[in-house]
Amino acid sequence: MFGNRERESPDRRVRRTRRAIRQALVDLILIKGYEAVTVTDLINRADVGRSTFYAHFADKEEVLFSSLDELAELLRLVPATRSGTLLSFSLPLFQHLHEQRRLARALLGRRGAAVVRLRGEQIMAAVVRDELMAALPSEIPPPASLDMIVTCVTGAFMALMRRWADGELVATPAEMDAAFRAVVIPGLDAILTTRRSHPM
Amino acid sequence: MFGNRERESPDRRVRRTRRAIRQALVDLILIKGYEAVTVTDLINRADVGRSTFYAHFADKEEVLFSSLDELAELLRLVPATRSGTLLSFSLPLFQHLHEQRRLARALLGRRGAAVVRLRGEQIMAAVVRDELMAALPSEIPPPASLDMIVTCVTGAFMALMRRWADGELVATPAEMDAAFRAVVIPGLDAILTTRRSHPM
DNA sequence: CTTTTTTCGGGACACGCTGTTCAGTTATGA
DNA sequence: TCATAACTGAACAGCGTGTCCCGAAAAAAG
Repeated sequence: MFGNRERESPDRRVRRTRRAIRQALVDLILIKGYEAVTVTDLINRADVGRSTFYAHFADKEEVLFSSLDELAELLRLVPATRSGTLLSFSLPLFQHLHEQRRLARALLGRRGAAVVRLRGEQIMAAVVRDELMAALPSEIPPPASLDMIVTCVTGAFMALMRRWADGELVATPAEMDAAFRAVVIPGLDAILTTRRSHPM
Repeated sequence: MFGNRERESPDRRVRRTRRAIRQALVDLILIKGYEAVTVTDLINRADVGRSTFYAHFADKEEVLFSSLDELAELLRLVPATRSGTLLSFSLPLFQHLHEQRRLARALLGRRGAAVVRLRGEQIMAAVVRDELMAALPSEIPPPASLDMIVTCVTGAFMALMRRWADGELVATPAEMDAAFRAVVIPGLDAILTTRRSHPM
């Protein structure tokens, strides 16, 4: 009916419909949580016909992924700061999420879908891994525990984001960033500079 | 029909039935993931009548919580080592999960239920928080960022457990513990000994 | 402005899962 | 042995899903 990439759909009706459905999902997630949202809920709130919904999305998960692209676009705006500082994405990311709280909470918060957090974790893990590899002096082989270290860092950051998005943690982006760095940076520094003193 | 505490049920049929259903849930989670498991699946695999199921559990989530008690029992076996070492629960917990891999994977792994991980995170957060408070010199007031620090530590540990349970990380309990400590202990030490040099 | 194409609306449908009920059968503990 | 409690199996209404169809409305093309 239309290609996978419907960016700038020629038809205004299509854009209107898709936007309404995506917005309805975000609203409903914040109201009752992702799991509890039904397709019937979506078409009622978006005020579109049932057949119209299925003309655009296969199921509610596809709406989720569609909304996810919005977030991904935000992340693409985060400058790929290679300023020598470890985990430099932290502060800008917190700032961006702060500006888009509503969306961030719906997608990353407790009431959001587990699959979103899982995907976010994977993306972030790749970034962290690359940073650590780059920061590692080349004469030192990457430790066998690299995956574990990356998991620790990613897990800590994701947990911070989730609780912050949910309002369980009240802090400014700068404070979030400071706490995150205070916990993980000393450990990472030690790991990156140690010459295999402790076998991992 | 019977009280909440059916420990040591007098009737063998009750124990048999409940055990079969709980086991069926664990099996099915490992096969198709928690979300995809239906009550119909459970009664087929456990080979019990539909009405029998609902005589024991309100829904599949209640079966999950019932199985959760098994895990909680395991955790209660983890010695509350107050040996002065920070986060001393780490190694024994990894060891216990290693011995009960199958159950741990079903409950903590990616295919498990998000609510289980959430609950585990809360329990662990309370433990970590207490440890940090105890380790904090009394003349130093708890930092405002204590919640964030606890979240980091807990998030890191939970992420390690999940990926390990899923087989995405291959390591011995000792190696898991070492990686975890290598990342978070230096940061915690610095935070616990610093006299408010950086305002948090 | 007309014609053609595309999308939308809303009802109807089969399907699968849920949770309840009930009458009849089987196992258990005393 | 016997009263009691648990189990079986089937039926049932309710709800959500995903599909189909056709007439109406909007957009694009001519």
